[in-house]
Amino acid sequence: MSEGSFSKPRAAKKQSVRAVDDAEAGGLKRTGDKRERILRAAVEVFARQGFYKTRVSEVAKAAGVADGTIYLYFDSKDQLLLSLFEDRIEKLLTFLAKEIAALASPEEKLRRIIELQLGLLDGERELAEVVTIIVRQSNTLLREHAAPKFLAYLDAIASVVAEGQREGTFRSDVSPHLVARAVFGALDGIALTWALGKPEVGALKRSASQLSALILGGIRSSERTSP
Amino acid sequence: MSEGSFSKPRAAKKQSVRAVDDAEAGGLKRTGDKRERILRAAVEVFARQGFYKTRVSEVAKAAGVADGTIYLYFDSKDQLLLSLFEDRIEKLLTFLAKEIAALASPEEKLRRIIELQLGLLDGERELAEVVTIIVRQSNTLLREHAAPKFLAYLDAIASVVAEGQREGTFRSDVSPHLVARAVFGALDGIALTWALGKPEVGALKRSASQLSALILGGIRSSERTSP
Amino acid sequence: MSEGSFSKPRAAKKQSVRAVDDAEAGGLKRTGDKRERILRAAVEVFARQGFYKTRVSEVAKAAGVADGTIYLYFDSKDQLLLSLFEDRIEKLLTFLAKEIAALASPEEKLRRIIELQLGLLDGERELAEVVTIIVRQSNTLLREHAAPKFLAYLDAIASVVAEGQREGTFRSDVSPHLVARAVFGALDGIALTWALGKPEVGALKRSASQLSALILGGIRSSERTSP
Amino acid sequence: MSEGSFSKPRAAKKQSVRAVDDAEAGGLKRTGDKRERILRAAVEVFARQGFYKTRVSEVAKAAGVADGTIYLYFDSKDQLLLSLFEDRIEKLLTFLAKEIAALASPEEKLRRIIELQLGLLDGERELAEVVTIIVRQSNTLLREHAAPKFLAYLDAIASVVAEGQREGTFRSDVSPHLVARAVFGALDGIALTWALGKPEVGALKRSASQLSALILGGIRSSERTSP
DNA sequence: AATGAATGAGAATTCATTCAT
DNA sequence: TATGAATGAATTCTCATTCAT
Repeated sequence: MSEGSFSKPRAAKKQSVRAVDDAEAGGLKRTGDKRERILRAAVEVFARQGFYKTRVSEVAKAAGVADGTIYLYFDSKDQLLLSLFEDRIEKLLTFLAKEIAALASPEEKLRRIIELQLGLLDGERELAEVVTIIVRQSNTLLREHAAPKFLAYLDAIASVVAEGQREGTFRSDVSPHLVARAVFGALDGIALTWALGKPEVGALKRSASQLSALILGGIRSSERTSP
Repeated sequence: MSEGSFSKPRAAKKQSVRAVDDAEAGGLKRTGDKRERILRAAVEVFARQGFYKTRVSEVAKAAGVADGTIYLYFDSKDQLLLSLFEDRIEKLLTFLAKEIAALASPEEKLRRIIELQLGLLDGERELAEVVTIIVRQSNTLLREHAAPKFLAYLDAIASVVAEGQREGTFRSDVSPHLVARAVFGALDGIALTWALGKPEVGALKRSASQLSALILGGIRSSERTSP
Repeated sequence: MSEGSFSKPRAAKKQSVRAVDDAEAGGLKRTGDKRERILRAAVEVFARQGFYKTRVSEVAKAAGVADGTIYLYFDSKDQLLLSLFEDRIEKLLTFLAKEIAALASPEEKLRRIIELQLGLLDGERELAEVVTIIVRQSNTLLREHAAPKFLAYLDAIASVVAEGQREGTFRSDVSPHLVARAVFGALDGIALTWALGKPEVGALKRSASQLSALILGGIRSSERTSP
Repeated sequence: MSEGSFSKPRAAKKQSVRAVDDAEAGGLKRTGDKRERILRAAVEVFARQGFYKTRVSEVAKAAGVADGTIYLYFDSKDQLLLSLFEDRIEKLLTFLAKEIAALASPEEKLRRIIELQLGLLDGERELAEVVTIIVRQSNTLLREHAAPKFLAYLDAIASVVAEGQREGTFRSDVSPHLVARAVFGALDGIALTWALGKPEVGALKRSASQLSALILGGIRSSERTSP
């Protein structure tokens, strides 16, 4: 279920001039700007047209830079996608950790995760978009490069499930990882069909609460539901 | 979340030489063979390498035909993918209807759907593969061409949910379509991560039963679980 | 001004089964039929679409035979064009000779030639078409293969001019061959622009008489025009 | 007599990078160079091998650019031919207008047109070549795209004829447009046969004067020739 | 002889990537 | 750094020709 080997760049002689984000570095902050602008443009265009149907020049145009400029920040189109994914999922994980830490019960946490992945948390929609979108673009990328980070995200969900199981709130006859995958899949599926249809503003929010009920209903240990 | 516009076939000038399957016809069974052979090769190769990373010549080779032969049966590479999807999901729907009709309770039906989509029903793995694989290859395909068929599949699941709700077996505070989407997503997610790792034979089967428990647990109306 | 080397047939192993027309042979006369049918179809389709834009299969369809059948009568698409040209110009020359012989004055003869090439002589339009059309299709064909026959046609015209010059009817300060070429070109040009516009039935006929006047005016020796 | 439908450029998405000729601009004269270089190479190669027998890569090589570069300036091979025609015939018309304006009598003008089309005017041979060559390459081009420009050229000739008729120098019983077509055809025919044989330097010049005599003889009003 | 499905060489075109400015 | 014109490898698709039936 994957794309075999990634296309070899004709000559990877020139590593990204700035692989790391020296963005916050004081001074001009011009360059960090540009890398970010390109990434932002990339999410948007990849989301709309798909990775393969998107030309590098289209990303450049959307970012307001010259085609060649993209290669000053990323080694190849493939690397751009990969960087995009890594950069964003990193932030997603960080954000998730912070959000989750503040909450007491596993139920609350799971609910929050659902909201987060559905892009319902204010100002963080882009983070959500990337997971849902990018995962669909290149299985190889996922398999060969991004899987670890992706699995870390799943792990974060699984931890919450395991926590609930230890507490006795969640049923113990299901594998936390399985739940994590199923939850991710369900969320992804919702986002997908939502995207396939015409986006109704309220709909996604409504879906989120129903989905929470459904998932929590499914995972809640029965002792608790039948007092 | 889509790939812009799909290239329109130059107007089906050359309609598939043998669109119909006179396969079951006794005797030589020469005809229809080739179209089917190409489709089968295509699933396999697309699944392994992804649609975009697959060269038409690779499909041809896998099918044991000349490159040009593919164009006798399909108008373009895009059309090949589309035909693949339509052909298979059609069969999946037919098969699903038959399987489902034989079962009494909505619970049983949902369980069966889960097994079917996970490719656990004997000899029907290919049907399952296509949905899971193809849906990931081209969002445009999905959005612009295959969505109706795909939605028909979701509808089939939703109907079972609605039936359960009418019966009182399933909780009524969730939209059947939402459930259908979530179920599809969950199954798809399982299949994906299963595919991303190294396929353990028993694992998927085990996942299926846990997933059934989880989903049925989530959807079952609480009156029933708490007597 | 030509197309260099003609494309080599992948394997000319199989010479035309019936290169010669055994058409008139009594009996079934089936085969001669077919060759002729193909030739006729070819003129028509080449005329409409041009040699290069015409698929062999289109000629086959127009002729009501299978694609492969064409190769039983002609070695290649190029050969088909060549045969077409040779066959028709041969007939044109024969026809011309007969028509011309019956006429007394060079003037009359020239007039007849004009009518003939413009396709105005009853039932012989096709002969005319071929010269005008085919000459435009492939300069190489013309240069390397058909030129001799084409030149024979020009020669026929030149002879009439020379005859007029000997008689004193035509001016002697121009080369008969030059006249022949110019006359051919003028006729061809008329036919071309006529074809470029929307064919008005009467127009070509009217053109023919004006053209005769013009050409004869140009070539007539002045002693004769100024009494 | 034409090649069916010409393929439409995918919508000029990439307009010629440098459509305009800033060639005359002093300094490096780097720009504009390339488009012109490609056009020049194209005339030469198309003339030698014919449009259909010429590979885009051959034009590229002759122009000393990469294959892809051609597509920066022209949308397709067909468009290249079209641009070539339009560009050149435009110049031919301009040049013709200037030449003609300087001459007093219609006779002189016609003579000049003959010389021009035969490529006898110094340094303007290329202009002449294009008309003669290109017109033969693609009837469709002519019919569907270039006809208007081509007809403008014929109109220019026709005007001179009409002028002569008004003056009484030329006979009035022939349509100026017919004459224009015939003259064009005659010139074209001469050029063709001249090209078919082995180019003798003096021959074309000699032909031109004979042709002038012939044509002027044909068109001159008889009152004038017979005092 | 006739058929037409199959073949596969060949060609136009695209687009990621480079590099001179 | 930034640019974007130029590059040319790679890929889809076409169509003349073959050949098993």
